[in-house]
Amino acid sequence: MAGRTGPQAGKSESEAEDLRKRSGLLWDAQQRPGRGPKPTVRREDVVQAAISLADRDGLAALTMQAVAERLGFTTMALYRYFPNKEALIDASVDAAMGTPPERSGPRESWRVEVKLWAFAKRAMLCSRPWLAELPFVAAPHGPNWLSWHEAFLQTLADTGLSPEDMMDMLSVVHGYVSGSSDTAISLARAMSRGITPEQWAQAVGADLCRAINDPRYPMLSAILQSSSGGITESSPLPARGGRPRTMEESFDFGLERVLDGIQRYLDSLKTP
Amino acid sequence: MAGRTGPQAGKSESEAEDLRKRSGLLWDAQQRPGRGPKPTVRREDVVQAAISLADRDGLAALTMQAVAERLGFTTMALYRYFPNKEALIDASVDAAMGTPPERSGPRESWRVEVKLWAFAKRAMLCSRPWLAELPFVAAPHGPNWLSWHEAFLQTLADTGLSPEDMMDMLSVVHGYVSGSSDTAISLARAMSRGITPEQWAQAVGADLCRAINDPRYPMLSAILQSSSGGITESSPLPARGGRPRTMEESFDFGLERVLDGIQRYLDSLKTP
DNA sequence: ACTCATTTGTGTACGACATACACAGATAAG
DNA sequence: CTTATCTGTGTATGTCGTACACAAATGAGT
Repeated sequence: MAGRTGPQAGKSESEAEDLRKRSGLLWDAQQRPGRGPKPTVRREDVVQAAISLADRDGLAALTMQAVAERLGFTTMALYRYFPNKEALIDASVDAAMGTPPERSGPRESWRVEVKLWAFAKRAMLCSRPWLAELPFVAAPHGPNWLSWHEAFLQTLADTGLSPEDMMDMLSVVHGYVSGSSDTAISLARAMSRGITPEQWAQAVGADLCRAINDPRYPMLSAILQSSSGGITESSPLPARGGRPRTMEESFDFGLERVLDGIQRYLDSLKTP
Repeated sequence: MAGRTGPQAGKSESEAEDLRKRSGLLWDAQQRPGRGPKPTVRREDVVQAAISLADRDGLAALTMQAVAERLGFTTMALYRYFPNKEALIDASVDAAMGTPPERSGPRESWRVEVKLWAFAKRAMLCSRPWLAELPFVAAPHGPNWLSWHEAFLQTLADTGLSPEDMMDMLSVVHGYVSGSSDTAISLARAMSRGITPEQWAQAVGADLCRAINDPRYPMLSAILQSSSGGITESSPLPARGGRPRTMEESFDFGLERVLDGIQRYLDSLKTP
C-alpha cells in the first residue's frame, strides 16, 4: 500500500528480496551494538502502542504519527525501530494474533480439539477485527502465526494422518474459519464503531432484500421470502423459520460439516 | 481507510446511515435530470478504468488521480460520478467480481455443480488478486455479488435442503473457498508483480522453515523435516513425499472433504 | 580522562493522495 | 432567449509516509 515501490518490477531490490527482508525483521532480533544512546523504549512497546491504536479505532488509526505521539516521540523517531510502516504492521499483526490457548484439561479426541482450535481462532479474529482489514495478503509469517499452525497440527497428532494430509487438513479448517468469519468480523468491527447489532443486521440484510422479486435471483428471492414469512431485516442472514440460527450457531453448523468430511476421510483410511 | 470520518462515532451521519448510502449507490441507478451538459463518460467507464488499473498494478494503483488521468479527466471530475473513493471501489469490486459462468451442459449432480462453482469462484479471485487486498470488510453487496450467491443456491435446488440449511451450506463453501484461496491469491499477486513462482515459493517456504529445530514447534518441525527428506523450499506448502500436491490439488482435496461433510448431512436427513 | 565513531531522537521538507470549494462553460426547460 | 442546472477545471488544504541532515548522548579504544 503505502511504501510500495511502484508499478513494474525492476527496482534496486526485487519484490522477492523485499519479502525476505520483511521476514527477517520478524524473526531475527538484531543485537544492539552498544555505542550510541540506548533506545527509550523497546520494539515491543512500539508494537503495543500500534496494536492499542488499531484495537480502539481500526487499522486506519494506526498511523506513524499516532503511534509516535502515543509513545511521546516524534514521528520520525519510529523509523529507528522499524524501517517503514509495513514492517511495523507485520510485527503488530503477529503480536496481535497471540498464541492459541493452552490445553487446560486432558487430551480430548481430535474432533473436540480441532473444534476448540477453530473457535479460538475465530474468537481471536473477532476480537481484533482490524486484522481482517489488512490489505497485505502475503504478510510474512511470524512466530505466533506458526504457533497457531503448530497447535492445529498437535490436535491431529493421534490420527495417523500423513504429514501431507495433516497440512491439507490445516488448510481446510483454517480456510473455513478465516473465510466464514467474515460476517462475524464485520459485525465486531461495526460494534466497535458504535453500531448496534440491530443496525448492522439491518444494513446487511437490506442488501440481500434487494434480491426479492428481482428476476435475476429466483432462488435467493424464494428463500428470503419463504423464511419465517417475510424478511425481518433483523438477522444477518435473513431470519429463518423456527428459531433462526445465530451467527455462531451457523459457524458451528458449518464446522460440523467440515469435521464430518475429515472424519469420513479418516474412516476411509482405516478400511480401504 | 481514506475517507473514514474519524475515531469515535457521532458525526453528522451515523456509520449505519453511511452503510445504507453506500448500498444505495450500488443499486439505485439515479436518473439524469436533463438540464446541464451530458456527462462525457458513463459510470461504467469510470469503473472499467479503475478495474484496469487495479488489474495491472494492484489496489494501490487505484487512485483517484490515476483513474481520472486514464479517462482524460481532472481528478476532481471523478467526483461528479462517485461521491468518494469508497463508492468507486464498491462499484469496482462488484463489477470485477462479474457473474458466475453459465451452466454449459445439462444439469449435473449437486456435488459436481458445487464443485464447478467453487473452482469458478477461486479462479475469479485468483484472476483479480487485488480483490483480496481490500481493506473494506463489510463492503455492500452489489448485484454481481448476489449473482454468485444465487448461482450457488441453484446448485442445491434439488437436494431438498431447507432454506436455512442452504444458506448455511453457502456459508460453508463460500467460507472455505475464500479462506483457503489465500495462498493461491498471494501467488497470483506476486506473479503479476513479476515474481516467479519459484521465488515466491521460496519466500513463503522460508518462513515455515524457521520452525525447524525450534522447540516451540515440535509437530511442524517434524512434519517439515519428514517430508521428502529435507525441505526443498520449492513448494508453497513444503514438498511432501511422493508427488507433492499442487496448490490446486490441495484446494481440491479440501473441497472434497467439505463436500463429503455436506453429503453426510444430506444422508442423515434421508434416514433419520 | 579524552576522543570520536556511532546511535538516538528532532526538525524540516517533499511528494502522493483524498477531497473541499468556487468558478466557467455548456445545455436544455421555460 | 433566458436562466437554472449540470459538467469539468483550477486551486487549496490537511493527512500521511518518509527522505535527509543535525544535535545531543553514549561508550569503546586510547
